[in-house]
Amino acid sequence: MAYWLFKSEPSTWSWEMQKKKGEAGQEWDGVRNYQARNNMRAMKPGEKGFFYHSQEGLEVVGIVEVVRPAHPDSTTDDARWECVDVKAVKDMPRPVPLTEIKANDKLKDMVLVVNSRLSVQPVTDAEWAEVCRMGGLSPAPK
DNA sequence: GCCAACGTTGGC
DNA sequence: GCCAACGTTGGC
Repeated sequence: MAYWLFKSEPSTWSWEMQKKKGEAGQEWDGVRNYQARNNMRAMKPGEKGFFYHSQEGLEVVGIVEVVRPAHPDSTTDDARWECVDVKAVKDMPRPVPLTEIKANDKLKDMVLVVNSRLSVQPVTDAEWAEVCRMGGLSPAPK
């Protein structure tokens, strides 16, 4: 099972909004970047990811699960763009701020640190465990 | 609000 | 196929 990180500006799509969708989940639409799209194509239902607030907050606020594999993005007719659906699983007991991620040597190679502009990112098993630990979630959810 | 970093576009 | 110009993202 692979792990991921989804980035969203709370003014556009916040963790609160995601949680209101409940079990049904929500299409992660609007991605217009090939790398991010390719990451979504690689996702399988059941895989988990962090939900990160960019622009405001700048912290990992919760955990989501992929509930539907990649399919055409309903917000465009352009067949190049696909997305998955995700549902909220749980809050981080303690949100993990970017400043702490950057300060943690174990996380120095995280895509969030190395390529902050990529909106859908892979997360390694070790990074997943460490960020969960920092957020008060241990053992890390599988 | 600024600006660096990055991705995309389009002329050649 | 290269690369300059441009637009967008996101941390500060």
